[in-house]
Amino acid sequence: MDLSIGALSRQVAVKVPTIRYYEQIGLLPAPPRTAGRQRRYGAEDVARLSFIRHARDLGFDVEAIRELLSLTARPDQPCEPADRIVLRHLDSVERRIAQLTLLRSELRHMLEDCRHGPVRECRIIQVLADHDQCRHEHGKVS
Amino acid sequence: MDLSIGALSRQVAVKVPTIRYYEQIGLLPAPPRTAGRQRRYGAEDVARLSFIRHARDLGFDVEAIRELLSLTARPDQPCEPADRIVLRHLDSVERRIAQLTLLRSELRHMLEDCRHGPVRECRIIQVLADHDQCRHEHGKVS
DNA sequence: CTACAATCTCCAGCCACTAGAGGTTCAAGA
DNA sequence: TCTTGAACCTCTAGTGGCTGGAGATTGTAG
Repeated sequence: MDLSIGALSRQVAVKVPTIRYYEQIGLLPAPPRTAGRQRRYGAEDVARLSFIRHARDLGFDVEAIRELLSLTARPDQPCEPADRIVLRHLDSVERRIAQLTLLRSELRHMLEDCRHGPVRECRIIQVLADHDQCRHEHGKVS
Repeated sequence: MDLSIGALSRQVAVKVPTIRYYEQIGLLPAPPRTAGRQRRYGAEDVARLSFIRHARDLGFDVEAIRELLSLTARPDQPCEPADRIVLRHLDSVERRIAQLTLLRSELRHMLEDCRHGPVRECRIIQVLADHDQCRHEHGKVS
């Protein structure tokens, strides 16, 4: 176990610049270097980076991952904080799904209403120009 | 009709810096100015900015809005391009909903499995540390 | 020993804003 | 007419989470 950054990248499926970025923001510790200043990683780095990648895949932001990682360093403490972090994230995912579901129905209605004539008669354009014609209100989607 | 940027902002519910930003990126035309170089807007600007805001609320990106706006300038042309833009957006919304729905179920399972003991035994942490323990595969969520 | 792939650092760009500094102008009230 | 202060101006930098490129250096296989 003495991986170059490229080998680590292939092993964990995280791009090389992303690994350097994680080091820069303090998610990954700065590894030892060769005489020529190239990074060399060990098994712990593989585990930590995998953890980070899985958490990112699940949509956790860097701050949440930082907190989750700090929990793994204290295995005797209760895991409620982890619970809270996941719950918070689940909440935001659910809110996002609700928004997007509303959005989807608006978009579908727009497509249904479209008469496929000239732009002048296009309901899509009309709805955008005068929002009150649309069926539902909804918040910003970001 | 001769609105200051602040009046336009209140009328359309778009923040002042955002209006200037839209001008900068060419979504809004540069309006006439007073002798003291302050912007003054007319009814056309209200309509155009409303259009932009509604489209943004529906999650269209700036490029799509640019295309939609250019269609409104040619009311005799067919509206198929608008159709295509909406369809493309609907597609991406649906893909996003599918991703997030998968994600939601993963997060729910994580919470169900949590034993509320010490971190050492926490399934949440374990799943993150060793992703193969999780029930489903899923793509990146962004 | 020579290629050349991989690595290094540093900087810029992505999206769609948002915030702040530091200065100027407008409009209402005295 | 003058004063005040809210609103406006430009310019720059920051957000999150990377991603890509330039130009220089290092590691390694043949």
